[in-house]
Amino acid sequence: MFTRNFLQTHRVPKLSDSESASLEAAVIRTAEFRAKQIIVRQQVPLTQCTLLLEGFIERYKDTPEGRRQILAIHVPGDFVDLHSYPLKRLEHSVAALTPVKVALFPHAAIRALTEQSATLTELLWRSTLIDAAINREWIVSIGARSAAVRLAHLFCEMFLRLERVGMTEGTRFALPLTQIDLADATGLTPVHANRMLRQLREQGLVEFRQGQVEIRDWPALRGFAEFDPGYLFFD
Amino acid sequence: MFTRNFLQTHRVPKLSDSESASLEAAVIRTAEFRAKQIIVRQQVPLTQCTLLLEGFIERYKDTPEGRRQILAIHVPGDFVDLHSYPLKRLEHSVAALTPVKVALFPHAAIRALTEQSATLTELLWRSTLIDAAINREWIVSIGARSAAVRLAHLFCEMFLRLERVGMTEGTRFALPLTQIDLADATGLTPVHANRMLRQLREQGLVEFRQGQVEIRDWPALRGFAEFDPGYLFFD
DNA sequence: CGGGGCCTTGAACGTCGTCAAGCGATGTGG
DNA sequence: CCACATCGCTTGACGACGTTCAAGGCCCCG
Repeated sequence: MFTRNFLQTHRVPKLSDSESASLEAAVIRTAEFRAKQIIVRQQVPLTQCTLLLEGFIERYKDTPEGRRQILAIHVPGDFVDLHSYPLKRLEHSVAALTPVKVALFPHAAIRALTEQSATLTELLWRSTLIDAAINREWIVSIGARSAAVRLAHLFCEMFLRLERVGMTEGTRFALPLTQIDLADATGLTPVHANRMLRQLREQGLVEFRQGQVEIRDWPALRGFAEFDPGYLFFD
Repeated sequence: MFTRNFLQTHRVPKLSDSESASLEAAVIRTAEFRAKQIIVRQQVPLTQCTLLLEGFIERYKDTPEGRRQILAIHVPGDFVDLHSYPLKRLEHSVAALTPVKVALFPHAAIRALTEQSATLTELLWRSTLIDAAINREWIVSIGARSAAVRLAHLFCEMFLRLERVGMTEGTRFALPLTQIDLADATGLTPVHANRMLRQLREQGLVEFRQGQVEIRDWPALRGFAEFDPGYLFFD
């Protein structure tokens, strides 16, 4: 049950029934957090990992100058901080964007899984590496694409990821971020993000209003964003 | 022998002698590449991983518009594409910056290691996640820091990473990149990178000339770059 | 009714990009 | 051996993309 969406987004390699059951059994409990609540603070030693069941989570880092950079946006089915298992602590913070429900996996249980099944280990490892591939695509976006294209690219990515877990309705989907959040994710100022959103709307590509995205012209948006979904490893 | 520098940069968790020997035994052969040679092309199915022994390697992605974004710079001891083991292919390319010598690990041998030792698995997994943490720090740099600070931050990072493998001499070290490469790594134009390098030099912080870095004032540089090495997980 | 988020827009500014030219070092072929 | 091309570095002038500052609107909530 808990891992259904996780398996949905990370189907390779195939798991046997007993492996799925082992994964499921590694959950000790579920937990809930309120919107904006901090779930993991950077540099604090950790002993468990968090699988997102419902709601949206962000990972971010604050700079000494007071700027904030969002590093990742997580949707249900994502293993938000599985990398804390090998790393033991995180160098960034994790917070709820909406009210969320999560499943918790103790590091010791994950360790037991890795001793039991190399296939399961590979699945978990792979999951952390897909997150890393998304991180790298964000480097490309922020480093090499214009403001409007960055935003368009983010909408493309979130559309496909949410579609994968059944959280889209046609070309509409919820993306519960403020324009400030979008700016923090794309390395822009809120003012400029606002102007670029208007431009995307006026070009008939995509509309973002109140945490809702409506894609107006998917082929055109994909083209405008130079979006190639290979980095999501949906295969 | 092959893995000495790797173990140097990734000391946690501790390995037994037999585990170290297993890791060493997983190498099938070494290989050499010329400067600028492409080692791995994006999206091509892979069956082995590359540990860098000598020289420098870059990972990068080209955009349809012809811009190039460097995603990572690797130094001896780095497992350059270990993530190809769980992912089976890469979404970016890998190329030699200098003449390089590498050790090759077949995926099958890594698989055997993971079936044999959970500790070794955790070490390898951890290594890929430290790369991801560096990716995230680059997101912060490109998204939230000014041009001069970005460059300063990169010099700080490379200084500590090279110091770790004994490739610094006092405050000097080789960083065999062109100004164009620096620009591609930091999301700047070569012209602007050049101006910012001059500024850093004139401020007495750091000098970069012909692939050589000399840090003039480490405390000041660290402060200017708002550099916090926690993300390198040297512990 | 007042306050605080969030969104929106305008105006002015500045960081950074673009275009262009010149320089030195290196390498190659006539 | 020298002409010539290539590559990387440097600098100037100009322009644009994105930021900053500021103000006003809307909505929700206390």
